Amino acid sequence: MDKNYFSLDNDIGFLIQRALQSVKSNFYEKFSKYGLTTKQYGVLIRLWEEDGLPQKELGSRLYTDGATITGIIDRMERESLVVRKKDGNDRRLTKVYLTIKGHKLKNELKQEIFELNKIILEKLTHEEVRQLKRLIKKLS
Amino acid sequence: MDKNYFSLDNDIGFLIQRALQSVKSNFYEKFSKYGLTTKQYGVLIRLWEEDGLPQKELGSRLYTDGATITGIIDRMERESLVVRKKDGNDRRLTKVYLTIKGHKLKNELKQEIFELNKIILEKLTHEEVRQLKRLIKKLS
DNA sequence: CAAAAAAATTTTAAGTGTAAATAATTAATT
DNA sequence: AATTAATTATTTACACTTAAAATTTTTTTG
Repeated sequence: MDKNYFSLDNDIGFLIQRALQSVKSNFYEKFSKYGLTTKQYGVLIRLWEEDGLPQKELGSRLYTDGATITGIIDRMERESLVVRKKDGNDRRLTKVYLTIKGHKLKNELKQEIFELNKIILEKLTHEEVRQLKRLIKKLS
Repeated sequence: MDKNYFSLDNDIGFLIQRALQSVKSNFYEKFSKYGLTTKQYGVLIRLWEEDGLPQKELGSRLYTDGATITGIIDRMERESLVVRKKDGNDRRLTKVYLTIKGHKLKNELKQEIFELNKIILEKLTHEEVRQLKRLIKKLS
């Protein structure tokens, strides 16, 4: 019964890392033609929910560090997906707004997302998906 | 029944990403004092299992791209954890060997790993851990 | 009110990830 | 045997991640 603490193939971190790699790779197969990264896609979703969020708040809602958000918004601004505007009342805040281009993507992407989810989750039953989501949330 | 395809908070990729972030953060709380990254820790485990693996093979066993391995071994060599040696028969191959320092870490880390696993998995029952591992493997 | 503390953003540095191009070596084929 | 093809490793370029330091703008507080 010599327990092997160094078994990578049954290590939860290692398994999660692999699963993420796989899910991301599915994403990029579908979304590379839009030039979007997974995180940029997250920014779009949050802004479709509520436009004009301050960067800090955007970061919180994506569980992403402020320094990371800076870079992501830089690149999305370069691609004309969003624009930055200083808040009038509190000039420490930089609010992020969708451009027309950023708005329009919402309808284009709807079908893609539907198909992506199908591809990723078809390996599991509905009940398994429900369980997996429940358990993985407990780790966070 | 207007299904919302853009719900990030129930998106499997988003959930996995968050869980990985959390697990990694647990890792770094324990392992930053050793100067090890998660991937470097993976390299060590693979070499403890079998020393002298070619870089390519090491990459395969860690599901990691050749270009990424090059950088990781560069940094581990700089830290004197491993050394590179060209294969005598096939000079395209670069084999990676543990140094004394790399060998010695094995015993030091045993207790840390045990505790890390406890911290990460204590949020779940044994049965839930088993289920989670089973389901997450199906996504890869 | 003026000085100190707090908050949001940016910058820098180091590690990791992928894709694409290059170099070196070995294998295969005509 | 000589050319072509395949394999391994490296490099480059770009995106993302974290931590720490620096900047700008409020807020707090003495």
